[in-house]
Amino acid sequence: MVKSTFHNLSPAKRQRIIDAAIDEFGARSYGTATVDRIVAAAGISKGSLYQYFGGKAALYRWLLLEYMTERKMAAIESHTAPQGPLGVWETLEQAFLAGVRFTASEPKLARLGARFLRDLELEPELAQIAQVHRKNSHQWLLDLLQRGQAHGELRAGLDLDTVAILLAQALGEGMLEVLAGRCGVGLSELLDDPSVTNALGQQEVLELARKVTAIFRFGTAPREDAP
Amino acid sequence: MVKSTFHNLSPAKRQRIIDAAIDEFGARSYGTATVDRIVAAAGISKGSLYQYFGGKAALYRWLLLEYMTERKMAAIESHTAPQGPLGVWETLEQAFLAGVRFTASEPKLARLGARFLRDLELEPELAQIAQVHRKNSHQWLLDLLQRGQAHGELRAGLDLDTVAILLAQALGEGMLEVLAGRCGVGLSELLDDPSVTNALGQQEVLELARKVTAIFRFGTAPREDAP
Amino acid sequence: MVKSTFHNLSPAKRQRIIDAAIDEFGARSYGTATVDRIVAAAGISKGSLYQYFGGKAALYRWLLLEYMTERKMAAIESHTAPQGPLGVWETLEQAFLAGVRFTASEPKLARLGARFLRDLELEPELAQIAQVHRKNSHQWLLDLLQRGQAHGELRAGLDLDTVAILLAQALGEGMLEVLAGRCGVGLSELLDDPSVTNALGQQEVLELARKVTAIFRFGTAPREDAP
Amino acid sequence: MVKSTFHNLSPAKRQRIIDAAIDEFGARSYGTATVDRIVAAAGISKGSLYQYFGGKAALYRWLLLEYMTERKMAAIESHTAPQGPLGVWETLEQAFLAGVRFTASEPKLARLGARFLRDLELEPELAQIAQVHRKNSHQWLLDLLQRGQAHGELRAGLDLDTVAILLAQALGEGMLEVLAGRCGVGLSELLDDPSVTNALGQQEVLELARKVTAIFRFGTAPREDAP
DNA sequence: GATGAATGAGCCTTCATTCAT
DNA sequence: TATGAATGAAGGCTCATTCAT
Repeated sequence: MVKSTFHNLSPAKRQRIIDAAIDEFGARSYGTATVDRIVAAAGISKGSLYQYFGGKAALYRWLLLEYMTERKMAAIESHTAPQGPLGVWETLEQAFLAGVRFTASEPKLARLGARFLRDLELEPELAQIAQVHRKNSHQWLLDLLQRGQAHGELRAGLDLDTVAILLAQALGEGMLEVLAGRCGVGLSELLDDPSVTNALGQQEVLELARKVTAIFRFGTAPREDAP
Repeated sequence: MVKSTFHNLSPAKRQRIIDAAIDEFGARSYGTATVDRIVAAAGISKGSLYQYFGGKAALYRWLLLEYMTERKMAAIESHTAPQGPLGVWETLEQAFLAGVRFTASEPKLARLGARFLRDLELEPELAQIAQVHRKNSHQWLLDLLQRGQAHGELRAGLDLDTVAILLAQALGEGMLEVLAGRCGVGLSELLDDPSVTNALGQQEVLELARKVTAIFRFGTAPREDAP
Repeated sequence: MVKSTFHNLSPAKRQRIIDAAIDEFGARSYGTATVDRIVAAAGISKGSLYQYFGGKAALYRWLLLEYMTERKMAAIESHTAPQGPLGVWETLEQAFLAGVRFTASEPKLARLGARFLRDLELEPELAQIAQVHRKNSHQWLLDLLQRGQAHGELRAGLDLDTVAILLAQALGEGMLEVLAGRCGVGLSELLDDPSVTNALGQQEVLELARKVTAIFRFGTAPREDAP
Repeated sequence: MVKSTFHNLSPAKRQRIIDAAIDEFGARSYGTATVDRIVAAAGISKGSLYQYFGGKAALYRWLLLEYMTERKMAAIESHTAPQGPLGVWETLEQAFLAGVRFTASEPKLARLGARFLRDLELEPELAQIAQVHRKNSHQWLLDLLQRGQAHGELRAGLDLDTVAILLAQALGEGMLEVLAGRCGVGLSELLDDPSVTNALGQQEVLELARKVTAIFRFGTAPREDAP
């Protein structure tokens, strides 16, 4: 659905389109967003967009399923902590950290991602995509937690499905709100003025990530008194 | 904006309209939902809906700000919350429990409520309501946590704002997903066939609530090794 | 189209309906006026209005073709100047005077009347009525002017059709504006607060009428230098 | 509110739209006129009209505040108004003459203009424009008359406000009716078949203008017997 | 006779998509 | 390839009229 013409575009122009789409889909639900605003912000003609993408839905799909994934990976890998096999909590900490970094470096895209599943699920046109995506995320977390339980990092008897669900939420939109709170602004302000996130130092971000993981780590650790 | 004519309707008809609205607003974002579909599902004419409500926004507001609150209260009160002043965790457990009960008894409405703030925030027309609502919820949790910290139930040094944010999410949409997982179905199936939730016994629901609270309780409890 | 039920109403109720209709049709064009506002202002139910009149158009017709004519006649006759056959200018002065009196005593109705022909003409549904009414008015003036010309009150060679047209306008809406100007208020204020017209004394009104007639009298009088 | 797209249209198409709008707004009050009828008559799609104008109100405004003014100016200037400073009556005669010419060349537009203020006044959306326009017209006439009075062209003691009001009416819609009468047709016929007005020669039109001005000139001239 | 809920045609406006230039 | 005018299907809402109570 992404046409080859889009990839032939000059990087500058391609980026203008991507930015415009992120802004629009980030500020409005899929159904409320309009391609008119996107092309206006991107400074291209309406006809052109339809030469790059099959339509509104195709642009949305590409943005979230391909572009965002790619950027997220890039953000994560650019801060690789490559050493050997990590324990559950180190892995999760890295994931949280990557999430925070991604949020800090591309807050608009991150916010869009946070609304991703919900939007997909709500727009019948895009509903099926949501299921797969959600299932994959859940399964990844579940596997991690199960390995951790096997290694004794999590106490036995825990309902890992429940833990995975809560973790997914915290990793998703929760991270955004925490970050906004840490910067002393609301969610809206954070997205309108991403510069505030740059004020956070490397160290602060790490602490922030640990705050969130700590709660889950301690919350799921083996205990003598726990069920 | 809700007109008296709506309250004069026969209970059956009124409920048909409420159900239709919950289904539509639950299945689509506010901007994408249409009153055409609502009236079609309710089996009334378009003109009639406008005799009951001032418009689409008024219906949405009433559904969430009045009807849902009322139903939530009813769901909570129908399960007596008895004795004296509770500790932080008992209070939260009650709140979670109430949330689960409400979710179990009216899953569609609960899901709509979980999307409430996000929708409000996205629709400029309804934006201001969101701020107040979100602030109130956050403050209630924050006060509770602060009292708990003062009593030694939570360890010192915790960033209570962060904890409150994570709790709010778990109390909100997280609850829905956990419930769906517990019933062994997906979110969509849960909403399409609410009867499955009735299979859950009183005891099971209590356990479910404890599972969720336990993670946060242990995760925030005083520890010798914690920062 | 006026149903007998309307005449059986108590005078008070009947008048409430009439006043409400005058207000609404006076403040808005026929197409923009709504029966909802009329029944609300009259304090009756919508169904009732349809038991008194065939519909919106029937009410409008009755109000203008029957009620207003009747009231105008009443206003004129209540100030009868009954003596013998009058000259053109005395007759016109009486007519102007009657117009001013009617305007002063029932400004809203007068304003409605001023919009009458235009509205009728503009609403296809009512168009045919306009022609007849306009023709009758024009003919009455024309006859008067012709008699005057025969008696030497108007100079020969005048295009009486043209004079009649200008006079009709002055008698109509022009009178309203002059009256408003005389009271030191705008047209809108005059209609919103009819009490201001009561400040005008009998003598002042007469002078006002003469001001208007004088221009036409002198303007059409025989002249040695006129064509 | 007029978009540039409208000016880029082919003259023929643009004119079709203008004609359709003049017909519709000329045949119905602003509130009763519909854009559906306009686009149908113009042979364009509904969406297209909204690419040319911001909406119904914008089209109406443009038509009356810009297009009509421009056409009026063109009609006036195409008949050179030559030499030095004119007296009151020469000025008014020119104004009347210009009015007649405009009416003769574009009767539908002229008729629409005659209804202009009234419509504006009735539609709250457009109300404020009316006040200014009306005030300006009145003031222009008043200044002219005051200068004339100072030069002895009008008798002292005249209420110039009243005269200005009557003149404004004659210049406005009165002109239309006089013209129709002169052509031996009704107002409706004149609008349905504008070709009849072309039968009037230059000389006839001048005479027509003089007929109207004459009444006011003689009607307001200094007199020994006048008050 | 009085009421007011119910109806549905019709209004203005928006927007994704197409297509001729 | 780029453009932007053209389209028409909805969407939210209004309102004259009907009709069961």
